[in-house]
Amino acid sequence: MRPDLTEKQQSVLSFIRRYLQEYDRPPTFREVGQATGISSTNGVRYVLDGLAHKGYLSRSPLLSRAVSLTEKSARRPKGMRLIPLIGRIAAGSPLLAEENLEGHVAADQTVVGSGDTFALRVKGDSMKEAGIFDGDILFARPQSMAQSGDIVVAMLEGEATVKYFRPEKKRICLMPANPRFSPIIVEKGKRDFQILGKVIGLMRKI
Amino acid sequence: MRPDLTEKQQSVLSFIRRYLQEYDRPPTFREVGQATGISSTNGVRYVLDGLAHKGYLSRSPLLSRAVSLTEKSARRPKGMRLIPLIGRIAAGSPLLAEENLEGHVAADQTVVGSGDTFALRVKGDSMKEAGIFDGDILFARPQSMAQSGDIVVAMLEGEATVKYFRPEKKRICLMPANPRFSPIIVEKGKRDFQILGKVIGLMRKI
DNA sequence: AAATATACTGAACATTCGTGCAAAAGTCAA
DNA sequence: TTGACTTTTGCACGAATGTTCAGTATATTT
Repeated sequence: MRPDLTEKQQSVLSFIRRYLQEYDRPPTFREVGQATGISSTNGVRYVLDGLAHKGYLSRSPLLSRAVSLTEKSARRPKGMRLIPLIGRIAAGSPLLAEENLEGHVAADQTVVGSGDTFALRVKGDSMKEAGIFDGDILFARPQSMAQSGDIVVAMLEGEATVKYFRPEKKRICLMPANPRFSPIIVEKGKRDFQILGKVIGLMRKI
Repeated sequence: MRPDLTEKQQSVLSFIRRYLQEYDRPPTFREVGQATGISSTNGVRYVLDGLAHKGYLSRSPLLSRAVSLTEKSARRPKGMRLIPLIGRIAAGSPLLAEENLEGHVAADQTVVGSGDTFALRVKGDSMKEAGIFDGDILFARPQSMAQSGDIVVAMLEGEATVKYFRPEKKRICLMPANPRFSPIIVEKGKRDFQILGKVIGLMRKI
């Protein structure tokens, strides 16, 4: 599969990947040695330098745990994207501002496409009948306009909400998908209202 | 944004995140101190222990660079996985057999976890009220048993179906989540019936 | 067969790094 | 102000970690 790597290099590289996955930090020489049956730290150094030379990882001398995978070996299959997950949305601040960011979630490109995307966690059941449940993670395209019928993420008086978008002549209706909730009516240009984006997908852990 | 953190803790946490993002490894005490204006390693230790105590990160004593973000503060996805997408399920053949495979979909590990997982596309609206719509991609854990209340993928006379699993004394009820559909009753050991897996998550393009 | 390259071992060695006090400085309530 | 906390400094210590160098065994080349 990696025909240009020796067996030892293979196993070291694979150990580093597993270790990174598990601990979120690179292993020490001794840990690598113990896991791959190299009894001398210098043996590890030898293999690591070999891998570095072949471009599979990079090292910073004199620093502990300073091996990192390169593009070549960090497998991030294409078709996957990392989408920023927005936490609480601070009113006024730009959507993707540092303080709004809660983390990242991986998503398949068939779901989120290739345009700008952000993710947020759903609170409440107001869109239940649209198949959007409490706790779901929504993917949305940032935009300040929307078409009637779109499911939008909107900012209303400092609160983010997800609803069907139904503009009328003089006002905008934000329709829930749950009979136990009432539509929210916004007089155009009246209340502190803003569309943040249009929902394009979701993901749920059951 | 994190009201229970002091300013110092905030800035240290944020530095650790930036550092992780950039170098793929945690910083040392001295690096943290230098970046956040704490001139003693022991000062850093103090702040770090405070953060650890509040649950924002965890430390392993005696190890270098052994701070890691917890769920609470993590910034990068635990990981992404490629899940095999099952197309038509040929009766009799093993689930993951080559001829059943339609491709792969990317999924966030927070949704699919780390165990064996397969994916399949939903056909029909019989689980609509469980928030599972036509066209959704389901993630499921392969298993031949299930507990009452689980949503299962089951093979019934050569057809795969997704339903709530409700075993009774002498028979098994497969309950839809849509009043327009009727429960499917399977006499135990009678019809050609098999559980393929338990649904653990889903993903939808809107 | 001798020379060379590869893939290590083993044992110091030198930094880097986390730990452990003791003490100072800052904070806040009584 | 006093006293009780909290937060930070400073420094020495020892454990953890990468580096260096001298060898060894094995295979490959010449």
